[in-house]
Amino acid sequence: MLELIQGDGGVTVSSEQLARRGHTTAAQVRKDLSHFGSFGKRGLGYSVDELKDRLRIILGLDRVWRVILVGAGRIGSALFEYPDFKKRGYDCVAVVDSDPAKIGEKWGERVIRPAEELESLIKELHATLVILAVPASAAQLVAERSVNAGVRGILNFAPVQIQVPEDIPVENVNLVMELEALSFQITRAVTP
Amino acid sequence: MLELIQGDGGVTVSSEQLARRGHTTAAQVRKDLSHFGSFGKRGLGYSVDELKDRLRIILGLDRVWRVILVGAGRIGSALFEYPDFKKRGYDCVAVVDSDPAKIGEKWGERVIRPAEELESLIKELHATLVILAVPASAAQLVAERSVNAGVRGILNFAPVQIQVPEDIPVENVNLVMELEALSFQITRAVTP
DNA sequence: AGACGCTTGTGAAAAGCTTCACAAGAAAGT
DNA sequence: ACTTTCTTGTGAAGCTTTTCACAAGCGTCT
Repeated sequence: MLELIQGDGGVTVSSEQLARRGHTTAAQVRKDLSHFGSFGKRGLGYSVDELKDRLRIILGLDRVWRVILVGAGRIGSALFEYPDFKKRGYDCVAVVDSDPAKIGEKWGERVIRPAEELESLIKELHATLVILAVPASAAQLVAERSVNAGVRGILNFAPVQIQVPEDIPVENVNLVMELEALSFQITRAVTP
Repeated sequence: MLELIQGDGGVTVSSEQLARRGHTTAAQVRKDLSHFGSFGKRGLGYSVDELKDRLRIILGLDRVWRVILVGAGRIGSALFEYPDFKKRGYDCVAVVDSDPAKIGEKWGERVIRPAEELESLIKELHATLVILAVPASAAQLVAERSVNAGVRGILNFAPVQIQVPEDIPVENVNLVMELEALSFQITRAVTP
């Protein structure tokens, strides 16, 4: 399981230290990293700088991803304001919404565009990812339209399981499901 | 892998049908469910009503979870407005924030309380879960204070890995990490 | 140079998870 | 009652992931 390493004081870091931060084991860290080539130094550990560079490449962070945000409601605005969105290599190239009252509204330097333009925006702006911050009822349709227009991945905040071709990765973020996972763990913990 | 079943037309449902919805296999569904006792009927499938009841119990949804929302910023407000929050058994019993300008503001029928009251609110209102919608820099401290005051689980929206005792489950929701997972998958897909 | 303390990379073993396959049970039709 | 049609529950087989264990490499100290 890959875990992200934040900048650390030392110049090198051992699998042991990484494991503690990442809530996993040293062997696990070594095995994970070894899949991408062996760039650790025996007796020393991994160079923090090199590790950062490698991870950036492994995770595909050596490029800027062009993202379109669909849905300018509360979740949409929370995401848009997210501090290190841009810093981490994600460029929100457009915001669309289906509510006529919202269209034309300015968010920073972006103007909210009508939902009908989704396909053309994806193509013109070469967007690779879409973030679905729309109601559950609209999610499937928006997902299909996005994929047909050439999007490569979807981050889905709508509380439904969307169906897309197998080669399009979808990450789901669902508040209620996360809470259910918690309540499940707490409930199980009582009688293990 | 447990998947949630939404209300369906029929009175019974087969593992096959569940599998299609849940993006898994029939054998998988049967094995999962069999861990919690065998309540399917051979030749018929599972009674939808019984399945719902069982899942409610398995997931700990047969009780109402008392939740305190820490952080009344954009993410906090997006969560607070989340439609089926209450319906699904989560009762937001308090909202706290450290910004003096926000304290006293009304959100629905809740009044935003000062962050100093966190511990007393947890105890008085018997909160079991906290949602951390605070900046990364504040997350660890709030988590520790919450756990010390008796919270049993944490939903963490701050982009840091928080450290708490092993018996306290933490679910992390981190926009950037989800996006990184997507970019990783897309990048890998090119050269598998 | 040699000994020592660390730490990686990686086979091999262990554990966990998924799929297969099929006996056994339940309804419905004959 | 018997046959047919479904579908569960579960051992066994197959596959994946995690952990163990240790040779080999690197730096330091004497």
